[in-house]
Amino acid sequence: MSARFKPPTPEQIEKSKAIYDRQHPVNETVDPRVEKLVEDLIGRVADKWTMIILELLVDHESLRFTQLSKLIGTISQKMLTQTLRLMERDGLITRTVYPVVPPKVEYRLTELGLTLSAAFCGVWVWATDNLKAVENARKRFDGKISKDQ
Amino acid sequence: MSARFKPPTPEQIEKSKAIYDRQHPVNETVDPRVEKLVEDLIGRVADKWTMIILELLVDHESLRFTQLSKLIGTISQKMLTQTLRLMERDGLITRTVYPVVPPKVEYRLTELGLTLSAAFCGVWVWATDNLKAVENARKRFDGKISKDQ
DNA sequence: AATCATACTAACCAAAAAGAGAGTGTAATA
DNA sequence: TATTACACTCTCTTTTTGGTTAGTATGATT
Repeated sequence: MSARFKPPTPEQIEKSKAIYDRQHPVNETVDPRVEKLVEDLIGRVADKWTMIILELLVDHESLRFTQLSKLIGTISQKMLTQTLRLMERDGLITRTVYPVVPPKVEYRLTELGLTLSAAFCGVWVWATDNLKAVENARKRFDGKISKDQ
Repeated sequence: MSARFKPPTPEQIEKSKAIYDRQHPVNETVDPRVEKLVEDLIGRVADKWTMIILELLVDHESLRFTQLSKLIGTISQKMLTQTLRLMERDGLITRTVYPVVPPKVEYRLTELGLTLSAAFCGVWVWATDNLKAVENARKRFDGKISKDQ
């Protein structure tokens, strides 16, 4: 009765083709290893604590375990060690142990860590620039939702 | 006996001062609201699925639910809807529903989404540039660890 | 002799996130 | 009449994550 049905043939076929093309890419020049690591790295690095520590080490050049702990304030020891270990493993920071009592361990950024924090600048800039825009979008969305119900 | 103990006064004081200064910042010009949202946004936006969807929509300009699902391959329906909703809420994508049977919903990037993906370029570039460096760092680290044990 | 400082590790537990699978509505099609 | 297509939602289970607490080593300090 109503004109609600849309015949499947015309653009569906287009879409199917498009999907097929994407699933059998020809001009995709990205090494999957690269893609995987990129995703992985971004996921890792975009972690809350990693970002904060990165920031702190950009500002301070060298910090000890408890200094970091106090500066961050809310992080648990477990998370701090864990994050530091992963950052060290990825080559973002160095960890130097001084054989003294009580123990002393210093963390500082590597070149890699420094360039990463620079690379993240774009996102920080975007976020600060578009703060209002995102807030507005959220308000609009939430308003619409509550009206819908 | 051994010279392992390091007197606490000289640089400890420096450090303490440094900590104090950081905890009572003077020249920190960042609005805490901004800071919070920036962290929040980065956390949200740096999410694995969000990034992938962003990428796909940069390439395709318009995709339907199942198209996205097939292109991504490994995402669950739940995660896909969830991520899409959040992206819509943040104003990164638009969602247009066509009142047909079977249902048809199209997702596309907004300006905001586009600029965000551009902002992320830096991180992608960094990740691709430093792929080898990170891999090597990991190998070195893992080697050291296993030797330690 | 007890305590402190530092930088952790290990064990345990709760909470949050993610995945799997079934179900929904409507109309066309086989 | 059963099945299919699409874009979901709901519920249940599993996995991951994060916090809490206790413990370790060692020499100096009280």
